[in-house]
Amino acid sequence: MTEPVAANDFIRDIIRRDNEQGTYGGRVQTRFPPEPNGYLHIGHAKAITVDFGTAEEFGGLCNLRLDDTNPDTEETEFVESIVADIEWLGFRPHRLLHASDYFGQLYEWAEYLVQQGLAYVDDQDGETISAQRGGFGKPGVDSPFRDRGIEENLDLLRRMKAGEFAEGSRVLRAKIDMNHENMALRDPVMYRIRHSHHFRTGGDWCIFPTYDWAHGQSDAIEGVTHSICTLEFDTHRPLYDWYLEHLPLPGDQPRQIEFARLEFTHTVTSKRRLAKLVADGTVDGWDDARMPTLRGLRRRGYPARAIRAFCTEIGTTRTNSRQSIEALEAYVRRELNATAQRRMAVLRPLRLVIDNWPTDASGAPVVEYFEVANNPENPADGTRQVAFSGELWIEQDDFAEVPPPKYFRLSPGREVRLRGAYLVTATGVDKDEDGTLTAVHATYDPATRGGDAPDGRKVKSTMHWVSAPHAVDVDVALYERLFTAQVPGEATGEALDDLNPNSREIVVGRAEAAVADAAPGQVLQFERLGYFAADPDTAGLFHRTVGLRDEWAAIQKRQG
RNA sequence: UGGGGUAUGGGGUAAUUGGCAGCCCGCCGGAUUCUGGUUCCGUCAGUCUAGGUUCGAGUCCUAGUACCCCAACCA
Repeated sequence: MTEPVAANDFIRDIIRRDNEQGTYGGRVQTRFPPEPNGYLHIGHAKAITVDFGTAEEFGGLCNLRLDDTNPDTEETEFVESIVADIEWLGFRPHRLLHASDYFGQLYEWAEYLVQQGLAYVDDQDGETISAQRGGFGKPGVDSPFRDRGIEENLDLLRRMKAGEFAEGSRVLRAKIDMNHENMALRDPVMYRIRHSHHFRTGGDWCIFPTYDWAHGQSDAIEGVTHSICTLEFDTHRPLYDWYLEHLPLPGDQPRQIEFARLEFTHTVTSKRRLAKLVADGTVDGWDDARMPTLRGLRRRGYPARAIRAFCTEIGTTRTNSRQSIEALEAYVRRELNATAQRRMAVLRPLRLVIDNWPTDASGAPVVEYFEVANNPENPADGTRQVAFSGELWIEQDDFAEVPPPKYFRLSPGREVRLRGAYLVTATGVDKDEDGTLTAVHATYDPATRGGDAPDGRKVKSTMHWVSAPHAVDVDVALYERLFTAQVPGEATGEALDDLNPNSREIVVGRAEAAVADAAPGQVLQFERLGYFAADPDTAGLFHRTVGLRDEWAAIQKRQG
C-alpha cells in the first residue's frame, strides 16, 4: 500500500495564504478538542486526521484539548479512552490540555468584559431568556437586566462565582445585539451556575463557561493559529471572533475554519443512539465489533493505517456528504491484502472423503504435510506446514451436485485443486435418510502432489480445505457490515430502528492448527473467505473484518 | 419565517482562478493468477435549472430550485 496522499483542499489553501502574508509569522498550530463525554468514533477519525495531519504537513503543532466545560456529562474514563484511541490511530498530541486549565483566565476576562460594559448578569430563568431571544426573522427582546450598572454586574458576577446563588437563577451574558440576524449574537450566555462536581476542578468552580465563551479563548491562550471545526459551528464564527476582538489577547487572534464532518451509510454515529445500543444491551459495549467507535473498529480488525489513509484521501470540503461504507472497506481490504497472513478455515463444513487415500502399515491413514506461503503478497512472511489427510472439511458452497452455469468448483466428475495439496475429482456423495448431503467422495491424483499436474492439465478452481483429524474449532462472528440498515439515515432514525440484534451470527468453523496461534488482535485472511480479526480477549473467537471481493456472489446475483 | 452554508458521472473529489472536465471508489469487459482474492489493461458515465456576458463559462452576472446548519444556561 502506498503512502496516503492528501487531497488538495481549501484548508491548506487558507493556511498557505496566511503563511504567504505572514499572518501568524509562518506558525501553524491546530488542536483536536473533543468533549470527554463519550468514546471516539469513525467520524472523529476524520477530524483527528485533519487536525493532526494539517499541523504535521506544515511543520506545526497540534494539541489534544479536552473541552471539559460541562461538569454534568464529562468523566475521566472518557479522557483516558480518547487519549488511547488517538494514539492507536497513530497520532501523538504535542500536549494534553484541558479547557478547565483556563477557568481562571476566562473568569478574569469575563470581569474585563463587564468592566467594558460588554457583559451583564441576567437574573431571569432559561425559559424566559430563550423566549426573549426571538426567532428566525423575529427580533429579540432586551432583558430588563441588560442595562444595569457595571458595579452591580461585577458584584453579582463575583457572588455567582462565590456560590451565593442557586443553579439556573442567574447567568452572565455578552451584551451584543438582541436584534442580530444571527441568533448566536443575541446576547449569548457566557457563564451558568452548576453546583456539580467537575472531574478535574472538583468543587473549585460553580460557574462554568459555555462552549462559545471558552473555545476561542482557549485557542488564543494555547497559541492556536487555525482552529478547525465542523460545519455546524459556521454560524458561531462571528461570535468566536467577537469575543477575541474585545479581549486583550496575549498573542495573535486564531482563525476558525469549518469543514464537513464525515458520515457513513449503514451506520450511525450519534452519541445518543450509540449510547442507547449499549444501554439496552443490543451490543456488548462501546467496543463491540459492530460499533462504529474506534474501539469497535479496532476489535473488528480495521487497521488504523487504512482509516487514516481513507480520511486523508477523501479530502476536506464544505459539502455535506455521506461516504459509502464500501469505500472505507476498500481501504481496509487494500491494507489487509498486503499485511494479513493467509490461513485455511472452513466456515460451513462439508465432509470430503478421499477414497483412494493410502493407509500406513498399521492401517491408519497416512498424514502428509505441505509447505504453504503465509502471504503470497509478502514472501518475507515465510511459510508454514499444513497437515493433509484422507478426510477433509471443505466449504458447503464449494460443492454442487448439480452445478449451475459458470460454477467452477467441485461437482460430480469434475477435478479441482485443493490448494497446495492435490488435484481431486468428485466421485459420489453420501446422503442421510432425509436426502441431506452428508459427505462427498473423491479420488486424488498422487502425481499432482503440491498441486501441479505433470501433464500440464489445468483445473478451473482452487479450493481451500482443512484436514479433519487436525482441525481446530474456531468461533467466527459474521456481520452484515456495521449495521444491517439498508437505508442509511441518522436523521430519520431508520438506521437505528433497522438495527437487527441478529446482525451478528456466530458459526463454529474448522481451521488449520496454526489459526489457534493467532496473536490477540491479529488479522488473518481465511483464504477465499475474507479477513478475520482474532478477538483480543477471547481466544478462538474471530470477527469478520470484511469479506473478499466476491465475484461468485455477483454471478449468483446476476443469475437471480 | 430571517441568517449562514453547499450543489461536478452510481458514490466521493479535482480543474493552474475564464482555456482540452482529471482522479479515487463502483459497475461492466478482457489479460494474468495454485485464493472467483491480488495485479494489469480497457469501457461506461458528470458540471442543479433557466437566462445572460464572452472567441471561449464548472468558473463571472441575474433569477430560480434542492439539501444542510442556527432560535440549550449542550458541544
